[in-house]
Amino acid sequence: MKLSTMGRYGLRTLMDIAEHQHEGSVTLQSIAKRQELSQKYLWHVITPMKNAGLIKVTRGAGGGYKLALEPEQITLLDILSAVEGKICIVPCVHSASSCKRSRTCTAKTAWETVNDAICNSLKTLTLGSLLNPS
Amino acid sequence: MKLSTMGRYGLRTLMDIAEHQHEGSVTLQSIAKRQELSQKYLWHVITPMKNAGLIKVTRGAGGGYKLALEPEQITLLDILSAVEGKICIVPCVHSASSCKRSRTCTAKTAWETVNDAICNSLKTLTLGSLLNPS
DNA sequence: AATATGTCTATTGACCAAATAGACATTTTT
DNA sequence: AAAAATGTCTATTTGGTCAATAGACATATT
Repeated sequence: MKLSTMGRYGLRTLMDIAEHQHEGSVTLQSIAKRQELSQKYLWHVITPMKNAGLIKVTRGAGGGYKLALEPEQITLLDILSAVEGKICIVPCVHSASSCKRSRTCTAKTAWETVNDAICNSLKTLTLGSLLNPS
Repeated sequence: MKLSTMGRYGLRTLMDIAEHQHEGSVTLQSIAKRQELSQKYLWHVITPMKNAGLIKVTRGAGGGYKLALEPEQITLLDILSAVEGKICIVPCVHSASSCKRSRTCTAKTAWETVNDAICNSLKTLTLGSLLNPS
């Protein structure tokens, strides 16, 4: 049960923006430099978070990124859903057709329970809480 | 964040054994047939669970598998740890050397928090509770 | 008008999970 | 004692998917 690099970089990117946006929009280039990622790849990470409404962007010279919400309002579930798609630890949870056994499979309902449990626990963790561990 | 097939098959296998062990040891062949898996592959799933002490085996003719514990005593964390290894959603959680940033990375401590949260939620789910959803 | 910024689609490459194969070991039954 | 049924183990192949790069384009500020 591994996160993809999208998920890993997604959180890092958001933390980076949160830490630097007080001085104005945060540039793709500056994030890439600090986080040691290529700008190209970083763009793939940022775009879905922008589309999900977690980040807002200002274009053109002097532009860059800022958080669209307060850090306390952004949950880890939001972040991971944005960059990795809906949390779905086994395919049958969100697509019954993925397995012909799904009609009768007792394991399926079990996975649904597990999936919900994980989502709930991701929902309790916010960017804000992760930035300032108590 | 996907489970591997090891994890998926692991739970199914354990549920299958739980449901059939009342009539005696459950044969590898019979599990494979019911679950539509090859015996060969199933063996790879079962072995780590046996090594983890979740399953006990009787060898020879008439032999087979039984649960080594009551279903209520087997947590999903036990199962997944057995077949997929320690729960570790990002490499740096259990191996600092996997990333040169780990000394100073603020995201790392965040991932540790997340990882713990997931483990705790897996710990509350037992084979027994999953077999008899309330 | 120039420059700095973000946007998008397509493609490559490498790795790892998934599955198979085949030879072997052990224990019960007759 | 021998046969049959069961589990045990190591090695190998294959295929899909993630990770990363490339290059051309669009937009807004100065």
